[in-house]
Parts: sequence; C-alpha cells; structure tokens
Amino acid sequence: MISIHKALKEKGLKVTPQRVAIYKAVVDCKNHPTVENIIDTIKMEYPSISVGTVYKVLNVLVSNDLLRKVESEKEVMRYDAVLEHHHHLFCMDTDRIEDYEDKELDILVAAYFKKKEIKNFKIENFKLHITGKFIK
Amino acid sequence: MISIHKALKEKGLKVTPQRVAIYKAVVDCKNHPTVENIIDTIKMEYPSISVGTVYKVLNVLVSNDLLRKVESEKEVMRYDAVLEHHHHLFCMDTDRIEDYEDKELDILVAAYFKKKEIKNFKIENFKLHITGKFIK
DNA sequence: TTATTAAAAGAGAATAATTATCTTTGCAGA
DNA sequence: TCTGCAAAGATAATTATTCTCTTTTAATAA
Repeated sequence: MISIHKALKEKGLKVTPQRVAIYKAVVDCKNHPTVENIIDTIKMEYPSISVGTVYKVLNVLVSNDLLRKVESEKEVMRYDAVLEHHHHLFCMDTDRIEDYEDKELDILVAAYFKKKEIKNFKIENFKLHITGKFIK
Repeated sequence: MISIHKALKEKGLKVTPQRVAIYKAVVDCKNHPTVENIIDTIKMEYPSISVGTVYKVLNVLVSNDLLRKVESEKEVMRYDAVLEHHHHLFCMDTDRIEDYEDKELDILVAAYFKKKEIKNFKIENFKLHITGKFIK
C-alpha cells in the first residue's frame, strides 16, 4: 500500500484532506467500489463533501496512476487501489469483483507471448478477466 | 457469422427490420462500435429510427446472447457481434479494440487452471485484455 | 387473405452518471 | 504570516441510457 501523502507530493499535486480521504475510502471500501460506494464511505468523515469533488479527485488520481478504473460491462465505473499487476475474478451472479494475483500464471502467459508474437501489435500488458462463481 | 433471422426465431423473438438492421450494423461497424456508431450506421438505411429503439434492441440482443457488451474503462458501452471465445487487444493510444483468437493460448491457460484451482472460486470462463500498440 | 393480438417500434420525458463552469477556499512556498 | 495558484464547493449542463405511453406491425390462425 502506498503513502498517498507522499505519492501526491511526488506527482506535484497538492495534498488536501479531501484527496487523502477519497483515496483512503477507495482502499477501505474493498471490492472495487462505485462512486456511490465511495461517496457513502467518505460522507462519514466528510458529511459536506461535494459530489463533483469526488468525481474530480477520482479522475485526478486515475490520471496520475494512483488509482485504476476497473473494466466492466456495467454502466457504473468502479475503482481499484491495487496498482500491482493482477487479474480480476468476476462473479456471474452478483457484482462482486475480487483481485487475483498469480505470479506463476503471469510468467506462463508472458513466456507464451514472448515466443508467439501477435502480428501488428506490441503487447505492453495483459490482464485476465475470469468469470465464475464464488463458493463457500 | 450467424443468421440473425434464424437466431431471432429460435429465441422466440419477433423478426423485425429494425432488429435485423441493428444487428447487421454492429457486424458491419467492426471495431466494437458504440451506440453512437451504431446509430450513425443504421441511419443510412433507417433515417427515422428511434434512439430508444436502438438501445432497446441492443439490450434484447445482448440478453439473448446474440451480441456481447465489451468490458472497458470508458463511459460509453461498446458492442461485439463475435460470440466465439476470444480475447481483446486494446490500443493504448486510441479507442481501437481488436478481437484476438488464439486456441493454443486458450488450451494453455485452461490446462493451467485445471491443474491449479482458485480457492473459493469456480471458473466458468476467462478472457484476456491485452493492452499495447498497433504497429504498421 | 384477412383478422387478431401480443410484441415491438416510436416519441419524448425522465433518470442517472458524469462533466463543466464559476466562485470561494485553503495548501504550500516565500 | 502573506500571497498566488490549485483545488474544493455549488450548481448547471451534458451525456448516456432507461422508462412510459401510444401506435404500429409481425406472426399466428381462421
């Protein structure tokens, strides 16, 4: 987990209580929160925060690589504070999305693409979207 | 490529000129069109078509597995007429998205997951989101 | 072929999510 | 502590999408 205070400074961004709180809300929310989830969480600490500020701060954090957007088929955007290379497990029945890290798999796939190139395309990164069901 | 006329009948859906035209527009558009792209395309044939109809038909086609939504980080939804298992190449610099089929890779990854299960999760499907750059 | 009917299309209002604009506030360096 | 610029706040505007209601039409059977 990164120090948001330090990270903002390094990017030349002002450290404001809102930015810190919004970042922490995304971390705390777990399970890739929507903006609505984030607003709900942050309102506990900042009851008066403006919705526009939340959107603006999220965009600033995403465009400075301090947060990621999660790719999905749904209308509402979801956010992820985990920056390390990882994959996602999507539940078919609910909106649950879990992070999935697997170095062995990463190595396997990277080796495959090193051997077999995709024509007309230079790969920078890859990510698995795994759909299925969570079991108890 | 499926016969949309036959496919609609099989699903017990009425075959209407709009549905056929919208389906064909998605196929013709290539590169995973947005609703806007689809509307632009279809307006050539159907200048009077209602925007609401396009949305409604797309939802019907998606929920009957005749089209797929493309997962993305962007606000606007994009559609795909290719139903076969495949992956996507995302251009880092533009909005271009290309289909990528690779049976060998599918087998490799499937074999990996057969051997190494993810705990508490039953995999139904997986899909690679490959980001990078298209080269001439 | 025509009549019937349920489903789909059309039109436009409504909603939801997000962005933009403008003013006020406050962080950070001098 | 002071000052300037970046960020927050408030709210309007925009965009994408859905909903509601009416009209039309495809599909079935007489």
